[in-house]
Amino acid sequence: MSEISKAYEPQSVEDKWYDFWLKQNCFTADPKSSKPAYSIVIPPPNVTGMLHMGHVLNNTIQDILSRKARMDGKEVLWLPGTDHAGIATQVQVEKALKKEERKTKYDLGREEFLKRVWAWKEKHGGIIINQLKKLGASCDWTRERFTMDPEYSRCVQKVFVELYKKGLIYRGKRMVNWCPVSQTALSDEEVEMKPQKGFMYHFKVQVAEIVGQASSLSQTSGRKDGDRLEACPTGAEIRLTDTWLTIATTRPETIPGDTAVAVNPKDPRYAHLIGKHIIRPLPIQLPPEKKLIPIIGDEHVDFEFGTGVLKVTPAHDKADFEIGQRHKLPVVDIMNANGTMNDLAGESLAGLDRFEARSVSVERLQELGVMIEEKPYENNVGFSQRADVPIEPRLSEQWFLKYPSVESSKACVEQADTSVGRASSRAANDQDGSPATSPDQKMRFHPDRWAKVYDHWLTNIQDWCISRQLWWGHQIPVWRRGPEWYEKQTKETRRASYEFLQQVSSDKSGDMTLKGWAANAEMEPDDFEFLEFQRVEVCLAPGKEDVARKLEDLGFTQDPDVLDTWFSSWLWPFATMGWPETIETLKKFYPTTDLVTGPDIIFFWVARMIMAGYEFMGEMPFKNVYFTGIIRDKQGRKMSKTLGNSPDPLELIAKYGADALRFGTMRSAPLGQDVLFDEKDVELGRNFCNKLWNACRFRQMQGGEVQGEIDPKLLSSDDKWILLKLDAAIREITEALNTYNFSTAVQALYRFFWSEYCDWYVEASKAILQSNDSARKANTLAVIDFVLSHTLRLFHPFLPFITEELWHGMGFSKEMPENQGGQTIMFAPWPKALDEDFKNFYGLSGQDKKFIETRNEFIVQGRNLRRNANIPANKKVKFIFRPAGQTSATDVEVLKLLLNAETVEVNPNFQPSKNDLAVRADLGELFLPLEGLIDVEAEKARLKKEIEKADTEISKVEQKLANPNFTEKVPAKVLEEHRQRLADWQNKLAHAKAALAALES
RNA sequence: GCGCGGUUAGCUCAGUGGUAGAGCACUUCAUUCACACUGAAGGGGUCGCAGGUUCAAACCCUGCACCGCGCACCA
Repeated sequence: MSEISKAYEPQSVEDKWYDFWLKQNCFTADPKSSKPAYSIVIPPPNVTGMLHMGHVLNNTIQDILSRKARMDGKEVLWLPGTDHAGIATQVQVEKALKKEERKTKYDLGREEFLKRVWAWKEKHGGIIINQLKKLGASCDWTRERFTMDPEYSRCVQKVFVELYKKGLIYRGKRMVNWCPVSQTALSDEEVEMKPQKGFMYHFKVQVAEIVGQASSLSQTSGRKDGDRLEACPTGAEIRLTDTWLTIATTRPETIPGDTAVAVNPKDPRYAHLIGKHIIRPLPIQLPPEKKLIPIIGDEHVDFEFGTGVLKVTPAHDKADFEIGQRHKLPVVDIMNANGTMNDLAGESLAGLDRFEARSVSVERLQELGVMIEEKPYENNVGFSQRADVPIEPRLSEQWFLKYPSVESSKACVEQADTSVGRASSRAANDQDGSPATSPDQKMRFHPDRWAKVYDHWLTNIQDWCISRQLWWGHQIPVWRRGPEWYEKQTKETRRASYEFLQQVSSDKSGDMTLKGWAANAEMEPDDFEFLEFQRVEVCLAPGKEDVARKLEDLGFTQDPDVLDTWFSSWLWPFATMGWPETIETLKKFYPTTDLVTGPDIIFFWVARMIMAGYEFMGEMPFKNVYFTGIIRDKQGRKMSKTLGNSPDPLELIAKYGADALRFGTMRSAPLGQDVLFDEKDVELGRNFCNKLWNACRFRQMQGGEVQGEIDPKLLSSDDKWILLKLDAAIREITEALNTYNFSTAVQALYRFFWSEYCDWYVEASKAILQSNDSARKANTLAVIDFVLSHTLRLFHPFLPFITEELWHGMGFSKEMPENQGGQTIMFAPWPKALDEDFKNFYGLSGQDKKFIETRNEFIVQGRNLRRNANIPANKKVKFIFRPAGQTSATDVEVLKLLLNAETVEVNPNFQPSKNDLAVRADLGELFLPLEGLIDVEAEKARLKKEIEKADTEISKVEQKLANPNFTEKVPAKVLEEHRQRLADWQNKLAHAKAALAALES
């Protein structure tokens, strides 16, 4: 660092060191290492995503943890990678395709479209990885994984096969959350409830009776979905009554799909109508006998709500579907997959979007004269999280997973109310701050309140809809054949098919699982020969491509659906480590130590990973989960593209440097709270780096090599004070990191370095550095070197680039063994707090601390004198010091420097004249002779204020001490503190009064 | 409806029973001094409200208000 620039220029430093670290393989984890393991798996960003502030927060924390662990002597694996992000990526490519070629995915076909997605991934997939590198992320890039890597895909498939075999994965016709824009089913977690303003429509329907063969009406269960509803059997007659029912609904467009009207059987108003019918008003064109639907009784109906009469639309409402199941109602689906109405909705609605259909339905009801009122109404509607449109409950065939290992997953997380309190940290039973591990150790969430949220979710989970009607993703490894196949076969081909399937079913490896159904009943494999199945499916493990081909020859086709992206992400902690094919990495690094993620994916990802961990590894996937806050703008709004309030981290890095961005982000990210991001914080980070830079530059300008030995005999009080402050800072920062209190750690660093070291210590040390005493000078430099070399290490996890640059530039690297800081600060040992031996050897005691604190207070008062006398900061003045006791020449020199005095004359017998300003403290008295040009009134005012303050404090303390209840009950220590405080204030009062009297005399 | 979090200086937040704090912002002063990406000094708060426990409450308890979030949800 011979020619060190005046200001720190991160741009010239960051890439250099990142390349250096990569070339030296500093980030590469060695599973054969004898060091204790520390591991984190990255929450994989979307492969084609761009770095945003959430990533910055999240990955900075992981980098801090990783770098700290390396300095603690751990073998660190921070495993990076990306997620294929099914819907998001597919939508991106579809959009580009439309824009550039005006084509849809159907124009290309599945195979060609997937080629395009892969090409897109190749082109954009590296972007976010490079952005993470810019940030300084010390990931082991040799192990970068992607959720659609061949090995990873095999892992997903293997897991599917296992769960299928156990019967936990099954296909079923269910009501699912359908996104009409993405045209796929979604899991419950992907649905977001939003309040929506709309109307509650009240319309009336006429009750009808059937004369004749009414009993045959209940035989509707045999209908197939979509059959035209014909409630009135031929030959029977409909007789309209005088009774009308009023129905309340928010979705009149679904009337054509209504197959019953339900009332509560206990509702005295309507119970007697159960069994009668009504005539559905829509579709208008249909004759009344085709719109006759029954009035049923169901406990689900709340008679307080609406009119107490519920229209039942089994095809378009989850609750209605269940009612339909109970009463064997037909299910009439009146919509297409894209959310438009189909022919069953009637001529006037068919082809319309569901929301257009709503207003048209309202018009029709008005025309019919049955609309009674339209009340503005707000209700919660489920929205597709991705497409931001209301989801449509839809009956469809999907794959579901019954969650495995739920009980162990519930039991393994330390619950908030049973933990020992906030101090319980990973350091609780481990002195050096490493995570405690024992077989029965529980997983901890930080902050622990998330454990309750997790537990609640796990208690109420429903089966997970894992199939998606997309192309980009892991295709479901099941080959299926329907009953239609048989009709076209000869006896011989059936025989061949049977024989092959028998081979498959007798497979003992578990790689092939066969299931067959006939007449809607699952069959035992032995029965296959005798029955014609309606459906057969075969689930295949990886490596069975030959079987798949053969099955395809036999009329089977692979299920076209792909798996929910989270069905691959939930395996991330072990699939990335090579499971099940290689175990070396797993053995060393699984379970991982920490997981750092946002609470918004606690259900999507964290909970599911825990279940997968237990199910497939028999063990928790991580020991600690740190939940970051959500990054918001400074007004507290979520960051979003549309608001334009989401800064580009890369721009911030270019402007301020990566260290500055990291520092600023961490400083404002308290444990478990949302982070209000303000560019000012990054600016502060930049300023801080510059301060650090210049503090080192100052040391360099003093010349000389790194000073190793500190001579205890030559230490000044300031030296001892800063060593004690360093000790406190090491303790505070280490503890803060052990408890994941990153912002506390950053603030402690800031305070220690800027206020304590730069503002006080360096300024005071100039008294010696500017003297001619070369021995003491060298000793001071030794203290500075000691403090700086510790400081750089304390800073390294937060500010990796500048600390590396300075570590080498200052020559500290030369003082360390090659693999412990010699090569890079990354592996320099984390500073240890000063122990008793050290403190005894160097004579560090509380007395030194107290002395400097008092001295500094004295200096502040002295500066205050100048200020009150309106003496400009650049004007040097004479002070006279009347010491209360012994004083050294150095102390006086420091006073002179810090007061910016021309001289400080030491005169034990000084007699002030009446206009001299003075401050008095334990150290002695300081006089500022004024020689006329002063603002006596300002000083008087200040003293009066001080007297007032002292009086208030004194009376407060006196009052307490006068209370026998207080003096008798309070601990001795507190009592002593109060007495001391009283004495201090009385002392101050006396000083101030004397000064005032002097001015007034 | 149930649950969680929050309410402290103009702003953002620390502060788990014993003297109310930090950073930013603000006011004033200082540029050949390692650093103006700087230094020095200063002003600014009945700790959301009401009760209770205690010698002592920002802190513990109860209730309330407001803000935010999650879960559930009736058409």
